Amino acid sequence: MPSDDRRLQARRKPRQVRAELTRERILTAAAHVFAEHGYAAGTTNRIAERAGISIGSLYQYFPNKDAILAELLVRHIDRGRWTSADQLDLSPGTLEALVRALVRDAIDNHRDDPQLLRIMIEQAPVSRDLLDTIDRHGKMRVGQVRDLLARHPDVGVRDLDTAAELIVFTVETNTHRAMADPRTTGMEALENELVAMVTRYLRGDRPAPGGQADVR
Amino acid sequence: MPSDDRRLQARRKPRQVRAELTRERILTAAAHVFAEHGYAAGTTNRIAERAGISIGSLYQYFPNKDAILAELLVRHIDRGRWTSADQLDLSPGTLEALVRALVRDAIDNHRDDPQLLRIMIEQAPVSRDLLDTIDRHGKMRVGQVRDLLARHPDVGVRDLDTAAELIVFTVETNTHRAMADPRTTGMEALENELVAMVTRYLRGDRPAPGGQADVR
DNA sequence: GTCTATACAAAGATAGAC
DNA sequence: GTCTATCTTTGTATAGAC
Repeated sequence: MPSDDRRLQARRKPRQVRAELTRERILTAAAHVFAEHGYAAGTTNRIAERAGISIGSLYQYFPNKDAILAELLVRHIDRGRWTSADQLDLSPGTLEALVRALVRDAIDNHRDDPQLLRIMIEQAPVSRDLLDTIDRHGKMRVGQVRDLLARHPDVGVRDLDTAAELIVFTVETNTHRAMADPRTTGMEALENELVAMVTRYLRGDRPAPGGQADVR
Repeated sequence: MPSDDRRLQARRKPRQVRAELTRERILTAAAHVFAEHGYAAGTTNRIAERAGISIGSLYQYFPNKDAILAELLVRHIDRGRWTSADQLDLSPGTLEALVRALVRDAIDNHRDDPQLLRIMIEQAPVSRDLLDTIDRHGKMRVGQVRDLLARHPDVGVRDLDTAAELIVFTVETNTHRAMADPRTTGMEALENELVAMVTRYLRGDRPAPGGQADVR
């Protein structure tokens, strides 16, 4: 018995950490495979292959394919909290600076899979529960922006709710498009135009506050 | 023989029209099924069921599932030619009027399936050929808008190419979002905000031309 | 022309050896 | 813990009766 214990001890692999590592590799592989092939064509076999393990091993870490996507989604949501939310709140700079921060934030958040996942939930069987979570998260972001707009003195639009939705969606989706487009060389051009569009929109019909009129 | 002919004549069903009608029903059903379930989960069985025919009959009208999507796509492209392209070109009204026409056009074109199809091609095995056609079509629309912008005196942005892409995509995608959102009651709010955003963007940093400065 | 029944293929998931 | 081999399910597509 004691000898048995010792053998077990000696042979024991670092279960927790190594298992966790394998889980990560599977998730990373899945993210890439889903991104490349879509959810349906992103088969578990392909995921296992890319992760460098067998299909059998994969199923030791996840009960089924949907669970992999679900995990991917919740992580994305958790990670997606606004890195700059507080920062933005505290810096009462120009309206343009605020907008630029929003755009930059969107670009940054798109580094490791943007709304690729948003597209995915349209074709994947996501649980009602998870869908609600995603929805809540989206609404939260819109709400944050709405509040930001409400507080800024230079904002001149009336319908803040519609404006916030419009802005969040437009910035996010345009960022995604540009990143997905192989022709895109740099993000500067888009960032500038996006900032310009949103800023001028938010200022309202009035010219720049305090600006000297450039009548021609 | 003559009697045979008469019987055939008497029994002859209106093949052309009826067959064409069935084809339409299949396509309509497919559009709805794809929209609801996505391409992968939008099975031929479901399509047949929704069309009110059997799976066997479906395959008498289309050689395979992909062909159904392909037909759907080409029709969308054909139908999608700008109804108002000439009209827009000929009416040198205000910039806002031009933008509003663009937005209205997008809304109208979204009645019977917008870029639901665009999303679909990301998960469906579309032929390279068809993909190119779609791409050409998109570029054409962007080019049209670019030219329209170039000609209008009130447009004050420098990077017309980026601006045209940004506008076309933003208008199209926001329209789609609003229509897909069950909370949406009417399209007026979005239309107005969209028009406001794009118009102010296009005017550039200058105040409205000839406008008296509203300095506060 | 339309149906039912079924062949065939592909992908998800499991069993059991090592 | 990981693998290979295999079962099961599901969806596309066809065959043949009516």
